[in-house]
Amino acid sequence: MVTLAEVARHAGVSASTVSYVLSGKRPISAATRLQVEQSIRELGYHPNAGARALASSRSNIIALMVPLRTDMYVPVMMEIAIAVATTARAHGYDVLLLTGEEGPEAVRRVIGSGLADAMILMDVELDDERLPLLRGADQPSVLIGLPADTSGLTCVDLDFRATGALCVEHLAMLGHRDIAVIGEAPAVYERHTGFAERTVDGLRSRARELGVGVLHRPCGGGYDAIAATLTRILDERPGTSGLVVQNEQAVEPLLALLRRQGRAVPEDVSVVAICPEQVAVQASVPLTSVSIPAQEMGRQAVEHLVAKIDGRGTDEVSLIAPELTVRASSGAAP
Amino acid sequence: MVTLAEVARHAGVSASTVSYVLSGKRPISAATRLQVEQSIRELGYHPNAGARALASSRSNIIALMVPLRTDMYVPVMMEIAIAVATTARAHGYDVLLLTGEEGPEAVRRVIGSGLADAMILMDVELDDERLPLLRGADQPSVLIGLPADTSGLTCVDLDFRATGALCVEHLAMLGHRDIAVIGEAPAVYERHTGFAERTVDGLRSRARELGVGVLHRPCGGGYDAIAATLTRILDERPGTSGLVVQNEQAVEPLLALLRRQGRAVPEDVSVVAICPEQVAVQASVPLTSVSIPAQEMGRQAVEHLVAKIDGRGTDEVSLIAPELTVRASSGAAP
DNA sequence: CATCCTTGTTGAAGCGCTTCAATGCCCTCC
DNA sequence: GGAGGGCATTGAAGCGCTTCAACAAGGATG
Repeated sequence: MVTLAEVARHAGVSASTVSYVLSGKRPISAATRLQVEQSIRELGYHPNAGARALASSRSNIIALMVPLRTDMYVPVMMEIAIAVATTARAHGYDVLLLTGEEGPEAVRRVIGSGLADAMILMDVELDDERLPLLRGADQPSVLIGLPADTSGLTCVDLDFRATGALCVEHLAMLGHRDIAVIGEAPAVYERHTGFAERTVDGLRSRARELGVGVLHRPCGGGYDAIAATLTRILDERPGTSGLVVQNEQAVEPLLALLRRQGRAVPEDVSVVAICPEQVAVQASVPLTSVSIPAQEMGRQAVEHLVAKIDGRGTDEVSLIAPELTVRASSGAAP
Repeated sequence: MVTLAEVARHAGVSASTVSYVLSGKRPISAATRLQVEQSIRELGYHPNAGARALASSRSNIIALMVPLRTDMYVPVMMEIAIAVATTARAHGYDVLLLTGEEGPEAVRRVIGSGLADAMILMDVELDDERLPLLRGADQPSVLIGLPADTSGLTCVDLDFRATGALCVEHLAMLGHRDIAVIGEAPAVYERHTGFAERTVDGLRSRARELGVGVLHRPCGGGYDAIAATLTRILDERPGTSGLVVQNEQAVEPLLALLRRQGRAVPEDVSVVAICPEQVAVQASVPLTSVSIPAQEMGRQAVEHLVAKIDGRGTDEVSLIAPELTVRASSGAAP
């Protein structure tokens, strides 16, 4: 294994010079730098991560805590994770993957051991037990998602309240007076993950302003559950002509069920989805949707984090504005 | 920040004693151990990862390289990644998330810097350019997936050849004489990821033995693509009564299309899927399927890797035997 | 011409841990 | 009663890097 000392000897300079060439923290003459770089290449030198971390007390690693459960929004999570990894690399950081399994203990371990310089938490609950640790730590962190109390925290999320509002507005503009929301599984609401409630909140309050009626029904992932939900909705409010779906898994079954019942989309029923773009585009009827900007969320989280590590950056909540794309699934009310 | 030396002072022992209590590499009297453990707790000590890595030249980190593209099998990837993280933690390792983006360079970087003790590679191509590096490295590695030449490598994968065979057998036993395979997107075959080809191979050769006709069609993810594929299949071979689907995204649209055409599943057409269990269970018709054992693959990969790190373990290919679960989508040929 | 910067380079002191060789101690055994 | 052996503990030497203070060698300045 090649060490910095060997590179120094090979280049005929001192170890510190090599170090400064690598870090750029001191001016080095062009000649020396080129010589050192050449030696590095010739010897195939890679700085030792452990030694570097020890000496500089910076690991150049960002920890990413993903939820353990894989019952929901998996592709979104994955896309965020990949965006985080990619953006982090662009800033010279690697990403350590932590699962929610260990819970707060993982936060303590990572902060205590200096394994990572900072952390990103996904799938934060409204009253997450990891939050006090983060507030107390002098290690920067960013949440993807919004807890109840964001004081002293940096958060990135899609503005779900605005998303809900946007969906109603679109449907209202098309003349729909009664709409229904097919939501996430009941467990998601019970868990108080926040985003689901916020969507409905935004939707309801805008609907009230616009004089639109709203029926909200959580809904599990299975085909039968979706069928039952849809039946109930149409029984209770036969006049429902607009559907907002916030449940990836329900999208395709829902369209199949409507087709089966002889309800045409969008002639009889308009459907607006809140889901990853790919799902909306590839659905059997291309869906008018607000897409979940997974990449953007991952990227922003890292940018904020890096800013905080570098001493720039402040505690703030960054809500990403939703964008509604009109596709084939929404039209004028019958 | 609490250091080992402070713990030692607090406990009234030497630094090495504390170290040995932590690592268990030397016998320590019960009294001393308890005293040290108490001090550790009282002071809230966490060993510094960098220092530990430097001194022991072991980082206790496993690198996991996931594919950058998110066009396929994302939930499976995620499940594997989580299984890897969970299993790794159980062995005292953390997981570093690398994207395929950097390609071979990432392998070089991680191996060279001692950032990780070992690596797991997902989504290996038949002739992957990272393989020579792995063969040459003295760092252990495990592949999830099977390249063309497995010499000197350790691999874990579902036995896709057997999977293909199993699907035909099931359909043949039910009396189907003409079956069609709806495969992954054409790009997957062009990329030579291996598993898709192997499935078809196994399927074809068993079909030949059983005197069953096979038509294989790659198929993109969109609804239209699936509709086109299905139409073509039924035009070319109207007698087709069994379908094997190896394409998560095609499952639900396919069922919807069959329904629309008035073909009942399983009375008119039997469908066997190769997909994650959740997809099979939650489909509009619960699907007879061979499930992709994502968790098991992740777990086994880590177990192999840990064995190799500890000097046990050998280079070998572990193929996981497929299991076919009969659900509602397959029945006797018409 | 002496003084003070500036620029480029270096030596040496750690960073916090692991681990080897060495030490002391008590117990057993002849 | 002394030699030998096992057990528990320790001191000290690094692991490979960063970084601080110090120092040469010019160049500009008064």
